[in-house]
Amino acid sequence: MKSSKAKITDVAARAGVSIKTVSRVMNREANVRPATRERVRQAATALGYKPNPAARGLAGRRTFGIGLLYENPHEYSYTQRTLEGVFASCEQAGYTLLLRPCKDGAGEMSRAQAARDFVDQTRVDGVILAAPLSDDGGVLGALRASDTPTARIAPGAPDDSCCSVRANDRDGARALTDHLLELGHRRIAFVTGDPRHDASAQRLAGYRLGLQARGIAPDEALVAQGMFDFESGQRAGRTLLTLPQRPTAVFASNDEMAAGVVAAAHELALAVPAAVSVAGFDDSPIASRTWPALSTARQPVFEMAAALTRDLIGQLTGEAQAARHRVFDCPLVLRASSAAPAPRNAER
Amino acid sequence: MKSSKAKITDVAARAGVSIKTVSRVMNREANVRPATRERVRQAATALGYKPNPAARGLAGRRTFGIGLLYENPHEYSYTQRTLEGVFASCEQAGYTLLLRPCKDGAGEMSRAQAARDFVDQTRVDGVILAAPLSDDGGVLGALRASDTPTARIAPGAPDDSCCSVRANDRDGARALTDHLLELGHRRIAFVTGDPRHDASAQRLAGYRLGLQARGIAPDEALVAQGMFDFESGQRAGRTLLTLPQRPTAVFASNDEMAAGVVAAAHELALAVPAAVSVAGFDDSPIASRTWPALSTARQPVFEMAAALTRDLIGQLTGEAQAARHRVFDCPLVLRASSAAPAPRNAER
DNA sequence: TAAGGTCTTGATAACGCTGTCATTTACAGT
DNA sequence: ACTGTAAATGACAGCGTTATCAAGACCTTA
Repeated sequence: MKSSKAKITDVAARAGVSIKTVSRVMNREANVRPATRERVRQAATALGYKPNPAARGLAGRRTFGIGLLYENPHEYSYTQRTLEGVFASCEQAGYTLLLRPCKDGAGEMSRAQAARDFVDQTRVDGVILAAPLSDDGGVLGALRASDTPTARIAPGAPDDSCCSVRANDRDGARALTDHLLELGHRRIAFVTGDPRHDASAQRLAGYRLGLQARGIAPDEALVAQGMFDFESGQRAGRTLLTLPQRPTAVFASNDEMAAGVVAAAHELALAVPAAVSVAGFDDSPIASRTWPALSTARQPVFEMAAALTRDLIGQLTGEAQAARHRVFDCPLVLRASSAAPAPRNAER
Repeated sequence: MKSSKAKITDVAARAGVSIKTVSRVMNREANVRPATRERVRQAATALGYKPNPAARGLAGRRTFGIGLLYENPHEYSYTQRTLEGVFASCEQAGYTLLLRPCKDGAGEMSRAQAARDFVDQTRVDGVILAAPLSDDGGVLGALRASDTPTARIAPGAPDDSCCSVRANDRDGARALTDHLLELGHRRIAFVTGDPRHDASAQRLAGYRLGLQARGIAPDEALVAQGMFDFESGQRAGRTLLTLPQRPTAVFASNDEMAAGVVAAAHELALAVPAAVSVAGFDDSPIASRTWPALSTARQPVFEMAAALTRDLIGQLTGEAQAARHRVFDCPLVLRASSAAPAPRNAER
């Protein structure tokens, strides 16, 4: 038997007040005498009362639901950690987390449609968009049209109608490039990420800045296109490591691709880091599972997602006025995949 | 402006019927004349009508929500793929997916409490329990107490009140063991998984069965305890590979640990598979990212989760009568990490 | 003591849908 | 055409909250 749930009238009766007062207490509204508040609270506890979310949603026009929209990921851990961060903040604020993965094969039309369907179907109070959805015009438009408060992860152009959070990709990439330069590398290749992610451009910019600061002329042959996934990293690695003038280091713009580069090096019997150094980005789980483990820049995904969610909820409850844009630093995590270039490589 | 959503009365007016008839059409109930049904459907489409889930939940006592409860995973991809499978079936049936990660540090009390809070707060129509929650007495009890239909992933003892799905872990492990035996290995070590997962015991049993079938005496020194995560696999690998009588093959009960074993082999300068073969289980992404890539048994996680969710929804809607228990086979995926033992090892 | 606030509280009407049950319509059988 | 049964439809009462607005309680201040 479904334990007959207590309802607001039961609590009201037990506390000797009207249901409206119970409602006020449950919603932490002002202007309830402390003694009354306490009495209601005790009655609620004694009865194990939990407000019915459906009734709340119907009467109050808010569902206490937050939706997370993401594309099927190149890398599972990123999504999963994001999700944990979002969940943590939702739980703390009493919100429920609803999920909407979008197949990434689909076109912009269908992504926008998915967003529309999602908000229509769930009536969530707010939506969080993971990259690259956070830069998807169709999705953004659909959400704006339905007047759904939105928060964006790693958007290209933060706009003041949405909260956003991002990593300082440029500086992180710059620091990693500097690290390789300081080790003595001069021919440093780069593997770019999925161009739909703004982070890709930022990381490339950081790499270029680092080289430029040392007066090293950019060599476009050393920049290979990747898509943030292992296979594309492996392919790029094969290309770069069989170049006539082989680079002494490869900096891939995420760990997944860096793992691909390491695999390519293994295929070509090039020892890492003796023959070639490799660096990644994110500090995702795979970074510590390759052999050798990857030097990388840690992206605090959980914290970013949690902070963004707090900001969004703040906006929902009217506590926050303006949209907030946070930027998180990416500290270096140096492991075994990077070392000084071998003399014979340096001599060439 | 929030586009003033159409409601059931609008559709009813436009179609020239009562709201009850609209309700019937939207819920695919019987006894509506085809012509009427069509008229209502067109009116609904024209108005872009989507039933308000809160109102539906309030009046009909069903939320069309399915909850997924899981512990923080050893391996992100498993959770993520599960989630995708669950989502796929939910979407198809018009259900919404709600998430509830449970911190795994917490005790049984708090897991049960989390389950209770979750169903109280969300009033989902049904809950899916990922392993090892699917064997957690407290959680199961809480769900039963609240009379919430439940479905279990990889439970130890399937019970006829809940649908369940599982991989044929024993046979998969047996097949992998046979594979190693056929290559000529005789000293095959095993790394067990988290004992809270029933799959751990099953895989161990499969391994033992394989050895036994060849008349190989079990050697308990060759069985190391792991916890399904990389570090425990690496630790077990170090132990096993420094044994006086080193095994020629190590079978870890999941890929994550197998990757740890590979890392341990690298540390000890033991070539894989020349000096030692390694096998994993699951065919998770990491299996194809280690060097060399792992021989493993593919667990069709997405399909399992999707099928289980369909079964649960079938039960919810009363289409299915009895709880269904599905078992999925795990086909071998042979890659480079396993090969015949080197003669010098065989001679010893 | 009365007036004029401010703080507390409650009565009651929504919110948009489904369930119940009565009513109307359709159609078969005589 | 007439009755009986089954199919189709509708009227209306909730479902458990929040919102609105009015009323009561309690202070201050003059």
